Amino acid sequence: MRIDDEVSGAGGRGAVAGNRGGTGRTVTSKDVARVAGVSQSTVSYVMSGKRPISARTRRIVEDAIAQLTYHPNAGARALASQRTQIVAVVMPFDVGLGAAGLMAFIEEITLAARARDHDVLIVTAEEGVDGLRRVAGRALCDAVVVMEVSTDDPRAAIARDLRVPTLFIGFPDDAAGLHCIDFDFEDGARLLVGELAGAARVSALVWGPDTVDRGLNYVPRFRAAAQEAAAAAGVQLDWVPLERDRVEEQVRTVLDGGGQALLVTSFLSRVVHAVQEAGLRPGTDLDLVALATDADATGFTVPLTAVSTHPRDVSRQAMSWLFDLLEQGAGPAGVRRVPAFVTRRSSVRASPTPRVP
Amino acid sequence: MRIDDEVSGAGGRGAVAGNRGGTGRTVTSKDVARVAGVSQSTVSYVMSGKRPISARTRRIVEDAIAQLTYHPNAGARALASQRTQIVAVVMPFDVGLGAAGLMAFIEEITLAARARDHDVLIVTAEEGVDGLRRVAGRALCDAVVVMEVSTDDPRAAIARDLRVPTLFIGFPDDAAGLHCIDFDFEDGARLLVGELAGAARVSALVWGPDTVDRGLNYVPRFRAAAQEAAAAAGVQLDWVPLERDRVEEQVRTVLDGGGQALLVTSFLSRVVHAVQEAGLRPGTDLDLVALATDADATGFTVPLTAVSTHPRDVSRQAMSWLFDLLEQGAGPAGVRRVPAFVTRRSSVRASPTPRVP
DNA sequence: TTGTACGCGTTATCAT
DNA sequence: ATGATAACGCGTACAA
Repeated sequence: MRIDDEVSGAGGRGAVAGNRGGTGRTVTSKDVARVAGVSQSTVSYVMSGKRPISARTRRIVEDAIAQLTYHPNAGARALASQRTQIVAVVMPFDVGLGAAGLMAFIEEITLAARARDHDVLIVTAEEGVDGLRRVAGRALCDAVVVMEVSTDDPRAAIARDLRVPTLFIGFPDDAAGLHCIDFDFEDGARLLVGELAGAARVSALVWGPDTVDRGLNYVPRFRAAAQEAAAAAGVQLDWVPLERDRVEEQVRTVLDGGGQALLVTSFLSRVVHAVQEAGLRPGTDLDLVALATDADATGFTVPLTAVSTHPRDVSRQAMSWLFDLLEQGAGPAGVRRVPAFVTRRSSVRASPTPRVP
Repeated sequence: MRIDDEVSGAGGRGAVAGNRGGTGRTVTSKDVARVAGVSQSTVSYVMSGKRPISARTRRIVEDAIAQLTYHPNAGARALASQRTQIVAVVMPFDVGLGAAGLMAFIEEITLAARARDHDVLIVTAEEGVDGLRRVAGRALCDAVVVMEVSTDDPRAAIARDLRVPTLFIGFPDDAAGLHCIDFDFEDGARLLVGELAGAARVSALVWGPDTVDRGLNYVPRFRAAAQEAAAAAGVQLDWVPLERDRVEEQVRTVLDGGGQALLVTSFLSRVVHAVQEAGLRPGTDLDLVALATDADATGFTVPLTAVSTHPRDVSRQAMSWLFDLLEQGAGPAGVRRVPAFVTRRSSVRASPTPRVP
């Protein structure tokens, strides 16, 4: 029933178990207190630093903690403190496409969370609104990040009533009262069109029905901005949604139609290959710019001028905001955009006309 | 201080909050009990079903639960029951390469977990052994899944002393006392070599230093089995570790050397393209088999005969085993292999010699 | 600077 | 079939 009052073996060694639950009782702060010869609350205060502790006491307690390899019990802590130290992340619906970018996202989120002693809980998009209600209702987490928000996302509505701060990656139509952040697709569109502003006509090879049907908010956002920028620059913009099974065919059609300036947001590698198959070389025979990660943009024989979506930047900023909310209490709601940048590589021939301010 | 004893508004409606923590106290089982006019413990038993409840009482309680949109508090539940209903998953080190397969893995794991009312917590590989100690020590989870195990994985050693069942995806050198599961790379190797058994010489274009240096256990496993199978079939096996920056060059060298039978495990798309660039067509001019997901194997103009790693199968089996451990107490340790299958497509010319039993 | 004591919301063991 | 009530392990107001 009791743990040795004295030092028992070398700290942390001595466990003999075999992969079982229940090897020699779990160590509690009370055990630490006993070994250290202080009260349980002192142990607690040593760990939290929420009260001044004499250097001597602190040392004794910390030694005891090390000796017993004490770890605070997450459940008990959550119950007492009303803090789980957990951030829930709601996944996108259709992974598989952007798996690489998504993993970067998750990595970054986990990193940011761990940096502040938080853990990350995965919630599938399939759980929908119930998922949100569940993790919030059960007090499984202190905050939620929702990825891949659609224009009419039902999760937006209920987020307003959640007991935990919720951060959306992407902008639903009605973002009032919500905290939303996303890559600045509008600015990205403007920049890309700007790179091709020398052309009379630009073909935008973009997200097809697959994406559009999911109501992903950035498609219309990107489109509107692109159209506007094209109009302002006096270039004609052809909007060509790429269909999974017809990409090569569509590219050929555009090329046959005399397409000299391509703006690509989807199926990049297939588009580039199709262009090359047609005997054309970006940067030599035509201009091609893309919305793509740096890795993707540089993965071809011709490095592409591109606006990168920098998934890591978005997640970093998202987490930074989230922890602000967590620490300072939910600040004012609003929409935040992560700036876009072009990297000029060699897939555009003419140096573009200077950007209009 | 108290919640309405009577029905208050339409169940679940009426919250007015704005994204804040603290909107109208959290609902507890005590509240449910009061509204239902029963004792708190009855509410608990209604939820757990661990004691017979009269139909009448059950209805009343369930109504109250619905009305108040009650959710049990995870922390309190974990504290009292010693069960967190959470499975921790330790990520691979270097994502980015197999991001797609990895996401499939995670999806499947999450699905399986949710099917049994568990959640999934992400742990980065970078946390190493401390990560394991932390999630187990803090009682953050009931079980752990460790992905991408290396031959001399330090996490294997400490897993034996963990208070929670731990499942390894992959086989460390010393698997004694551990629960390990993985795709049957040995059998996969045998099958692939078997498909090429007609050839006098087979070039194995395989994992390069990137992978080998990480001590991934399946590389030597695959190699040994492939060598053995080749020897038995009387074919010479050239082992060619692909280097990230020299893949195309290496493929050309092999082809120039008269390579007529290729066994590919890495950089598949680059290898296939290099072959095609050389004017050769798999299934017509040479034989090519691969270790690849079905999606990858069918992503080329010539569908490839391949052994699929079926990440989803592995994770499903892993989770099934894990929950067995969780429910029936840690069963006997051991190593489990998920069977390999070839899918014959059109990248091999001759129908292969029948497989030796 | 430190100790005492209560409460967090459940589960589960006694009773009845 | 149901109701009290004692843990569960920690945080923190209140005392000293």
